[in-house]
Amino acid sequence: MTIKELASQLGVSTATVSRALSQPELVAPETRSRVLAAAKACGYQPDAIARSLRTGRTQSIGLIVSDITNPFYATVVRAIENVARPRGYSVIICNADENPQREEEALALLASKQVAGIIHASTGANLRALEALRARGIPLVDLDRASGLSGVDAVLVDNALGARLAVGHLISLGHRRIATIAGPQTLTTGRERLDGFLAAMRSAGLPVPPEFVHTCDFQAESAELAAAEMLSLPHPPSALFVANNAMMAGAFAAIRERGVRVPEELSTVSFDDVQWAKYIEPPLTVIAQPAEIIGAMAAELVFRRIGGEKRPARRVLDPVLIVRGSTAAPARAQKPAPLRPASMTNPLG
Amino acid sequence: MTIKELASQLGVSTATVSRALSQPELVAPETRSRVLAAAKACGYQPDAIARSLRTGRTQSIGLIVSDITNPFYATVVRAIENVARPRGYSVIICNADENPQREEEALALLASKQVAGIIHASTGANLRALEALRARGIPLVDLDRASGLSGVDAVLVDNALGARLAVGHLISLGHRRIATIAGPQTLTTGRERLDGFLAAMRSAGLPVPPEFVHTCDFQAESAELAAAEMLSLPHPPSALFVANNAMMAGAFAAIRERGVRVPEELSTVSFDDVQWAKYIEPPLTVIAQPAEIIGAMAAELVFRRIGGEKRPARRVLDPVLIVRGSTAAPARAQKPAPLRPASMTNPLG
DNA sequence: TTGTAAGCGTTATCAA
DNA sequence: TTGATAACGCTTACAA
Repeated sequence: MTIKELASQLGVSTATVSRALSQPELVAPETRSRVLAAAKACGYQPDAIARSLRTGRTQSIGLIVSDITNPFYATVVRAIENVARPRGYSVIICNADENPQREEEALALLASKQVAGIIHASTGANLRALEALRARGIPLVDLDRASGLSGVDAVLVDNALGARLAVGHLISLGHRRIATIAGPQTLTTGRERLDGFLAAMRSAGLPVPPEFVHTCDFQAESAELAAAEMLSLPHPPSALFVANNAMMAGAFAAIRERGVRVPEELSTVSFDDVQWAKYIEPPLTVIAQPAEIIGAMAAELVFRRIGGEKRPARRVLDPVLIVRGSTAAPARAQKPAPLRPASMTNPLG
Repeated sequence: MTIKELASQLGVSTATVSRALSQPELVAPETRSRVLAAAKACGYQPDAIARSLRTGRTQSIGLIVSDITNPFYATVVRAIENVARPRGYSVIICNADENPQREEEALALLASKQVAGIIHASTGANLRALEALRARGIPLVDLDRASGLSGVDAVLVDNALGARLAVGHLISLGHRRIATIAGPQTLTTGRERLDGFLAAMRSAGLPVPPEFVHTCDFQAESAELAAAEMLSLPHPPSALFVANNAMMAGAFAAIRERGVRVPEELSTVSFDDVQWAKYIEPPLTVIAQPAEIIGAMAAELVFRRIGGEKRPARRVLDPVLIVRGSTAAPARAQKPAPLRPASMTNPLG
């Protein structure tokens, strides 16, 4: 059923039908109701493709995340869709898998689909492609990670704060030998969480030997290896800060495998709260990110831009520490890790 | 940059450019390479909207799941996108939230977007809307749940087998007082898992008193209540079969809350394996569904249809039992639940 | 091998 | 208040 068929069936022009549906106030009440009734009767729905071609606007937004299987992104996606749908927008989803090439393909795909806006968790690459999209006037929102494009909308998390909260908590429990499993240093999240960790350690006057820092890829496997290595150190850490949930799962596998008791022998704090975190034994102490709010805000921002707003907006949200059972005071009073003593600005007891 | 601009810039017709891009063999090698070079140089990408309007085909498929936050569906979505993207298709995702009205809206949205096919986990309602889509020639694939439409493609799981595996495992351990937290009886998955449970119990000659069957909504909260109620029964069950992962999380909360020891006082088997299941204390014994394969197959089926295949296909996959730590023999030899003895066809010791 | 031109289903402009 | 019509960007008969 096309608008033409409907129009001729009613004995009016297509223009009238179109108006009755999109600008009802411009058409006589009687005609209007006739048209609407007929449209409903035969289940007429305007072809969004044809409409988009004509208006130059499309009711879709694109969404690129690294991996929808990660509960953090799943929650974000859900929140975005919850905002988009009531506005009549659909969301096209792409997994980039932390792969710059897949990300570039996704960007191209979305551009060719003429999406009204793009929300993306950037790999940090593809700056040129992003610039091109912006030049075409497609609103862009950085989600969770800064793309590096300046003057772009962004919804981010204060990752350094998260790292500080984690380290602060561990130090307050008496830990001095604290290690970290960090994320990829190509991603702002990976960098900021590691930098935050190092800064917090430094400002507490605690040394961080190189073997206490493993840079992994935000996936479980590499983290499992890293954890295994650290646990078999002659002087292993008494506490571990893990930069995301997937890596925590991997680290946990290594911990279980070696029979290390948590928190008696090792305390852990990790980024991301997941549904099961509280049922793990021990329940995980985590740095929780407000995933739902992040998604909703990103969607709001993209629609603000679609609505014509010119000024970029940047939201930085605070993560929170949720203390559960995976952290406790170390078994014995601790000496710091053996490293040539750095300048200790604020040695804690 | 439109095809017109590109064409005039090259001094050829739009037809030539179009052909050079989509049917290169129809254009002279020299012209072809000139066109391709120019297209690349100015980053020309055909407008998918205009192309779709003209060809009547769109390179999008729609996907309706109940909740992308559920790891099972997240995995499915990912697998589908992995099949779709290499074929140049994008996927539009909709959460229906088990809400028939949201599902209907999603169906309408996808129809108006002229998607080339729809994969959906049906709520079981909206049969008329589905019929209408089919009448329009839009391929439909039932995912995980049968929609009730006959002759439609489907990728399902043998839920009754899953229930049988669960109950069989529990019975073989010596349990006789087995309860279940079931899913919504409007969904085929909810029904089949419950029916399978009841059938398995019946054929083992074990009675199932009504207070041992709670029908919930596949979400954590309701299951938490149900579990709490069952655990405070004067004669509580010694084993529990839970029909999905979200409800298992809820049940676990109730179990922890009341300090019930698993598996000493209560064994549990639940549907769906999730990444964290093995790190829970105790590690969860589960019925695992091949989520990745389900997604990939559903995508294959929809593309088969898009490719012109007329005959419907129906795939039913087998779930498997993964035994971990949440199941063990009951503490004491058991009497069956107190119920007027039904006809015991096959009483087990 | 290439060009001309129609047409996909809408909406928006202009005239009636 | 309504209708006729052009135009959105592309593909594809058909003609040259």
